[in-house]
Amino acid sequence: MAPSSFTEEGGEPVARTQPSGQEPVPQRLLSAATRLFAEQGFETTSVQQIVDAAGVTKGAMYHYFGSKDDLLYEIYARVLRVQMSRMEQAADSSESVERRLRAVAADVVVTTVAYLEDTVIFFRSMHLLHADKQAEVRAERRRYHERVRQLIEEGQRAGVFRADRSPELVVDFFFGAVHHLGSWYRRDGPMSGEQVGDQFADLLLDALRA
Amino acid sequence: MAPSSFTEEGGEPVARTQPSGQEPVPQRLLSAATRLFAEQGFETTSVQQIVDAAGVTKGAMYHYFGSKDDLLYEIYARVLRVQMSRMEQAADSSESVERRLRAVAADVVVTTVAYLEDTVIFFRSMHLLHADKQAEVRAERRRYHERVRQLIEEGQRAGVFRADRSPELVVDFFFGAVHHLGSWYRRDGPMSGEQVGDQFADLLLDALRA
Amino acid sequence: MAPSSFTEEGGEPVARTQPSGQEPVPQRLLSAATRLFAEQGFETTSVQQIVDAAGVTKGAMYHYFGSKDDLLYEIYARVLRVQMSRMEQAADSSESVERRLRAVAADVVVTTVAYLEDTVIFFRSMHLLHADKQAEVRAERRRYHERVRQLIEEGQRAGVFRADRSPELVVDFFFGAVHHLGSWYRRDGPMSGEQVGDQFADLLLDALRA
Amino acid sequence: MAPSSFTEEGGEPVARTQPSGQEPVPQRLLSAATRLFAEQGFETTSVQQIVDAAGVTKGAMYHYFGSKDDLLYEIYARVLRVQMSRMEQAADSSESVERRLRAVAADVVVTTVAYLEDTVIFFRSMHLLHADKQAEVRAERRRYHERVRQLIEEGQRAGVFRADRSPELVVDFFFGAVHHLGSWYRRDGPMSGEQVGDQFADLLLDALRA
DNA sequence: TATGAATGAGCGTTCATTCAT
DNA sequence: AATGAATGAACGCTCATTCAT
Repeated sequence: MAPSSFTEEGGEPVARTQPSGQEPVPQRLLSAATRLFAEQGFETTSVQQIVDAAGVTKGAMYHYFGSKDDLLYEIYARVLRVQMSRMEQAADSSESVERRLRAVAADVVVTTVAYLEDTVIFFRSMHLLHADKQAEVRAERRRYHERVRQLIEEGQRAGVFRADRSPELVVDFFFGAVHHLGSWYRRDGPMSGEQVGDQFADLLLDALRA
Repeated sequence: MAPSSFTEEGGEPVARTQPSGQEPVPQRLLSAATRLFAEQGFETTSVQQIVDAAGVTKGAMYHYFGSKDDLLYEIYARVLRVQMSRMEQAADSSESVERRLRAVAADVVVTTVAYLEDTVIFFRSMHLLHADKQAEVRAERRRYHERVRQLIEEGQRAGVFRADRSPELVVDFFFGAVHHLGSWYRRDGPMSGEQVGDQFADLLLDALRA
Repeated sequence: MAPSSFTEEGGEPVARTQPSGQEPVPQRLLSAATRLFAEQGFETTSVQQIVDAAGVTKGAMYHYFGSKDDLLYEIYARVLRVQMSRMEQAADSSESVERRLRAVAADVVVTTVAYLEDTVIFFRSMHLLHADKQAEVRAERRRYHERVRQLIEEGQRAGVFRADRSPELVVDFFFGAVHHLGSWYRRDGPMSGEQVGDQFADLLLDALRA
Repeated sequence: MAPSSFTEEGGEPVARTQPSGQEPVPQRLLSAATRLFAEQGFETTSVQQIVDAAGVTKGAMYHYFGSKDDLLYEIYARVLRVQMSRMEQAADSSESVERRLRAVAADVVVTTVAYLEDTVIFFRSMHLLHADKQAEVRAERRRYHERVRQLIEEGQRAGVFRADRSPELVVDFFFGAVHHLGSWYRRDGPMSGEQVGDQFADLLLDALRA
């Protein structure tokens, strides 16, 4: 019922009824929700707070989103789409497997930092999603992990990575570290996302190198 | 109003008013809360559900705990105390710094797996605690990280670990991975907590070795 | 604002803007509303459901009908007009009073069965109409009862019907039974509307016969 | 979850926390709901109106009743219990079958008039009950009709009633008339419930007599 | 120690209706 | 003649907490 995507990741911006300079209502709602969910948590944020922050009424929100849950789902779906497409580009490039894994590892840190609020919300609140949407999100995450695991296996077969590491476990180890960035990384701290990405990639590669 | 600890981590079992064979009410409440919070989330679990699961009434719960929040805090405090004390024992032993860090790394995985529900609750719900209790919990976590960081610095000074790694970052990296165990580790899966601890320790040490 | 009648009970079909084969919008709305109100009840049916079922939009509905209430009123008015005109024809014929009452009684059962959904809606939901429209509908019903009562009185004066029956009460008794058809009669059951009409007329006449 | 009966149809009144003279909360809620549902309809009456009329808060209502639906169900169940037990007493007495049917017919009119509000609510709003509760209520009604039909069949076998009447249809006919009392009978009108019962019983018996 | 009736504020959601286009 | 985004008020319901007993 609710459109599956409101974020215009490409495609021409379409003129709506809003004067230019004003973002369309669905995007405003999504931004407000993202900020509030990250600050206060999903359950502690009321729909009233969201619509107030977005400058619309509840009715308008329910015109675009089927439920408060939908807002949460859309936040997940948005960051998932971005990370998936960037990862696939890096993983499928013509570089050496070592460089490709490094690129993937560094990039996922960069995008996680870029979408830090979304990530925080993600891991705190996914369990609050309705079961079916939760399953969709998990499936997409699994595809992501799978692709990275294949990269490690490829490196092991090529003799570039140690063969005595469980690729599955390494993936869980590394993404665990990445997914927890939200609990310590600060944008106003000493390191940029790129710098952290570099270091995390080093740590991963050192642990894998034959 | 509510006592700060009900868990008897050692010390002789004391006879209470309860007939032997029945756990005392506060522990029953804490167990029920832990299970339900892990299964359904903190906000989604009602006080009524908790007292039903513990076989008592609301009045009894409010006799022992000041609020629903207190239950959450007590769950955190309990696992924090256990992990802190075990870590200090390993970190202060007379082994080589490399062996001490390895032991700490492996052990935190083992206890995290042993208290997996608590860990899941911790990272999902800490933001829902009242600010002051949240600060207490964070401070304790920080002390924990601090001690591990010192271990790494000690190894770097001794030339056992590479000096070009940021100890802070490595700690965040490693504990990120550990804290995320709850999102993939299954007790009925193929690996024991000890096995995962071993592998995680390997990965950490490989990334640190000079 | 909304015309008082859209049903063309006789008169030549007039070409509208709709392509032939497609019923005009107001009729489509009325049919959809009748079906949905009977299935789910008036308050439980949303305007959105009605316009979806009719294949139009809300704007179109509010163009033809002033309110959701109007739809309900129009449904009543339609069946009232039909029953009134058929009853008057039978009541004013040149037959004996006994045959005329019998014809009226049997016919009201037949039309009630033919418009069973409308009857169901009528008795469930009339109290939800605005007071003034409700008064109009009640007044029309009263005129109907009145005419039938006159028939009974005519029979009593003629000595065909027992004089010790209250005509008013007999009318209420009989129409009570008729109006309740909706709660047990099934179109796919063993009896046709005509058969039920016959039997009901028998029961009425037996109770009246001198 | 909600107790199945709050009405004390017999049994000693139990002292509660309420000072004598004040009805207990569940009864007050049921009375208020009955009055308001009959006046305004079920869907048009808000829970807030009910609790205001009963002088309690929403929380109190939901302490005793699982839902607004439950209130409706309890109203039905109450009148159903009364009518069923009175009918069985009359139907199982040692009188002649004719007198027994007459007693049943007259009595159901009397109780319907005594519980006129409940009856009005019943036939207007039953379709709004949840499916399973609706089924329970229908089943009970069916048992009631069944018993009365047996009485008619008994009379037919005994040769007291005409054998060419369908007992099923006669039951539907008569109870239709009874169930519609709510749409015309007025307590402040010229006839008592007993008088109407007498006349209705006459009409039924006349139509059945061999 | 413990009960459980009662509170009261707040929640997510619905929906008939309006109106600029 | 028709669209559909947006409103705004109300709704049924939940729940942590209190308190007389």
